Parts: sequence; C-alpha cells; structure tokens
Amino acid sequence: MSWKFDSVNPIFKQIVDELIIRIIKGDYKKGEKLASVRDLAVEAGVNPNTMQRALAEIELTGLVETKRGDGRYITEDSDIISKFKSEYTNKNAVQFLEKMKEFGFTKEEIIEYLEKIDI
Amino acid sequence: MSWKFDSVNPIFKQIVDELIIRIIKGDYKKGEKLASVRDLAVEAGVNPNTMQRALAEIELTGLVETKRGDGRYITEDSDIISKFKSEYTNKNAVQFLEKMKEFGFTKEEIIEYLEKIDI
Amino acid sequence: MSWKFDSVNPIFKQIVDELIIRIIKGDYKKGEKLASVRDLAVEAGVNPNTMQRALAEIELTGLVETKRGDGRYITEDSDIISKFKSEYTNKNAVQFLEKMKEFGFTKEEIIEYLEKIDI
Amino acid sequence: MSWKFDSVNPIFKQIVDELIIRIIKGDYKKGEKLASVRDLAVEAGVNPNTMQRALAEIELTGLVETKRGDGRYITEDSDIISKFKSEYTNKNAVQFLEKMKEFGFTKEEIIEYLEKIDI
DNA sequence: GTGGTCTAGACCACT
DNA sequence: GTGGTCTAGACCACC
Repeated sequence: MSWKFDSVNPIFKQIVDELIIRIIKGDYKKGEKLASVRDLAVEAGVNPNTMQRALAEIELTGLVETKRGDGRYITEDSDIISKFKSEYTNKNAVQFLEKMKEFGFTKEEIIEYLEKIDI
Repeated sequence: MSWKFDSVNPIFKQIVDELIIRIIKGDYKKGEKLASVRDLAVEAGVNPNTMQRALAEIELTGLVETKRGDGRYITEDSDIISKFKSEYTNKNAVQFLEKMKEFGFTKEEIIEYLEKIDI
Repeated sequence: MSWKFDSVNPIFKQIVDELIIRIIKGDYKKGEKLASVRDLAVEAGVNPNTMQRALAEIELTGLVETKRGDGRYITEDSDIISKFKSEYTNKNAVQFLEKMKEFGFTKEEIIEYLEKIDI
Repeated sequence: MSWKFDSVNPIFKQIVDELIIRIIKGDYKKGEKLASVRDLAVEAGVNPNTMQRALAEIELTGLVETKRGDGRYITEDSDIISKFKSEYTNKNAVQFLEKMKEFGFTKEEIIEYLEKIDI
C-alpha cells in the first residue's frame, strides 16, 4: 500500500483519515494486528513520532485498540465500524448538499448534475 | 450579514470562501463597491491585516477588482462569475463522488442516498 | 506559581491536571489570556513541545480556547467551568466511596473516619 | 472471580491492587494457598510474565509468602493484613480530603456532600 | 509575536 | 519487541 501526502494538511491527520478509510473499506479486517509504529512509519516515509501521534489520535475513535507492550489491533466490534461508516458518509452527503444549495441549486438539479458526471 | 469562523481553517481563507459564495449567490451585485478594508474588518470582527490578506487573495480570482485610490469593486464581467460558479460546483461534485466511491458506493446508490436526505 | 512533577505520571498529563485545578479554583480567571507556550514551558521547566501537548490536550475540555496567531484564553463560558468542577468533585467522591465500600466500610463509618482526620 | 483491566494503568499493578483488595476483604483467607502462576495467568487472561511480576511485587508487601518448591501462600500474620488495611484506607481518605480542599471545600461541606451521594 | 507540525534521537515501562 | 514520553531544534502559517 502506498502513502501520498498533500502539503496543506498535517501529515498525521492525513494518516488518520487514510487509516479510517482503509478500515471502513475493509482493507484492514476487524481484529487484525497492525504493523508496529516504527514499521508503519517506515512504510509511510514519516518520522515514528508522527505515526505515533496519528495512531494515538485514531485510538480516540474506538476503531483501533492498543494492547500495551504487544501492539495495536483493529477493533473486533463491527458495530463501531459500521456506525462510523454511516456517520462519515452521511456527514459528507449533507455537507455536499448544503454547499450546493447555498449556490442556489435544488436537490433535483444536483442529482441531475451528478448523473452527467462521468466518473 | 453575520460572520462565523471555525477554529480549524485559516480565518482569511474562510473569509475568501464566504465572499466568493456571496458574489456567486448574488448577495453582492456585479459592479457593486465593497466597504473599506477597515469597515469590513470591523464587520467581520477580525484584524484589518487578516481582512486585507483575504481581499488580496480574492483579487487573484478576478471576482474583485481594485481601483487605485478609489476602492474595491465586484467585477462587471458576468462571465467570470458564472465560470467561477460552474468550476466551484463541479469541483465539489467530483470530490464528493470520488470520496463516496472510495467507500464502495456506486453512483446509483449515492443518488438514491441523496434522495432520502431531507434537507 | 510553582510546578512540581512526580516521576510516575506523564509530565504533560500532570500539567493538564494542574491547569484544570487552577482554572476551577479560580487562579486563572475566565477570559484571561494565558502566557505563550514558550513562556509557560520555561516557567514549568519543560520542553516547549511538552507544554504544547498539554495545552492541546486541555483544549479538548473546552476550558481553554485558542485564537490562531494570537494566544490562548480561558473560556468565557462559566457554565463549562462550573460543570467541570462539579463533575470532577463528584467523580472523586464516588470513586472514594466505592473504594472504601470495597473494603467493607459503611458510609457512616467512612464519615466518622473522615471526621477524625486532622487536616 | 473475574478480572477486568483498564488500559491506562499497568496491568501488573492492577493485578497487585486487586489481590490486595481480595486479601483485605477476606476473599483469600490467611494461610490459603494461591494457584500457580500459570493458572492465575490463565484465569486473569494475561501473560504469565505479567502475573509473575505482579506476584513478585505483592511479595514485597508481606501479604504473600513464597515457600520454595511448594507455592505461594497468603500470610498467616493477621497483624500485617490489618495494618495494611488501615494504611491503605488512611491513605485513600487523606488523599481524598486534600484533593477536595484544593477545590475550596471545607471538611464539613465534604461530609455533607458525601451524605447526599446515593451509593 | 503566536500556535502548530515535523524530524531526530533518546529513554522508559510493559509484555 | 511493543507503545509512550520527552528533549532538542527547526520550519511554517497565521495574526
């Protein structure tokens, strides 16, 4: 897996977002053990401290759990994952709709617009 | 008009975005004269330097023009405004679609999802 | 004001706790501006990064707010402070009672015991 | 008996505390033989090394004694147990009072407060 | 000037 | 070996 970072957002935050997406998408299975901080840092090409901070941050979401002196694991609780997924997608959709409405589009126009996009 | 700023994004950038939206929505008419930097700063409750930077930034878009010794005016060129509007909305839409696809949704599912949202 | 740290708990956590107590006790008034990260770090005899982390942590409580490029301020919202105070004291009291009950004391015995302590 | 560990304090320390409480409460009778390190480790769901360390630690208190080639026993000396109990409770009470005083409560207020708590 | 982030390298406690 | 903390020093964006 590859890591690319833009230069406007904090790296540690980009790592958090990327990890969340990977978990939600199922790239990381529930209960799976993560690589060590040092290894992940090497893989992502960042300082171990930066990776450490990202991992500490994602811990707050409940998606990842730490076992002291052992390692980090994706949560076994699939409820948390699915809840997180629906929250995340819903937030995206609502934000998008609100932004577009602010520009004067109706929902019908927005949907019509999306259908035209070739992606 | 009221100004509210979140604490994660740069204030000057939030001002730029807000101004762009107001112009696109037509709150500020084309050719209209803007208030002075100082007055705008007071209205928004920010440091004049910050407002100054926001205005300098938005000038680069062409939506606002400076007449030396006179003041700042919304552009008369409605092409720029409409072009900007379509660019902005298209960027939003594509970004939204890409994000959702990353989560495994098809375009049909996304549209169906949007139709359910009551907004 | 003096800072003393024990060697078992993380320094940044001790700083957070100390700051919370100072705010709750009223040593720092609401709306008051805090010294800069660097100055506080010197005062506490720790690395600026450590102080930075402590301040970032306490921000999550809502007791302190950051104004970008300006500085940090104790919240104006006295509700947050008083709510935090009652939560904190209640947590302490309940934890204490539960611990003592686990040892077989009744509430009457605990209170009697406290009255004897000369403090 | 069940074992639950929080993730902030060292597991071995949580085990020590739990064992002390069980002895003081009388769950483990004086002179009683403890299960083997391995069995205790299985029961608590921890690594044998961790249980080993916890037992070595609690040995220092005198509450548990090792008979070489035989096993570990709760001390026969009830003085040690009761002395430990009073030390432990006193420490708790004093720490609690000091914390609350730091928040501006008088001893009378603290006691009044405790009486209101329904536990 | 302010806060925020990142790297580098060290040390510690826990399993 | 693991995660967690701390120091040191640099650089950046923002006000």
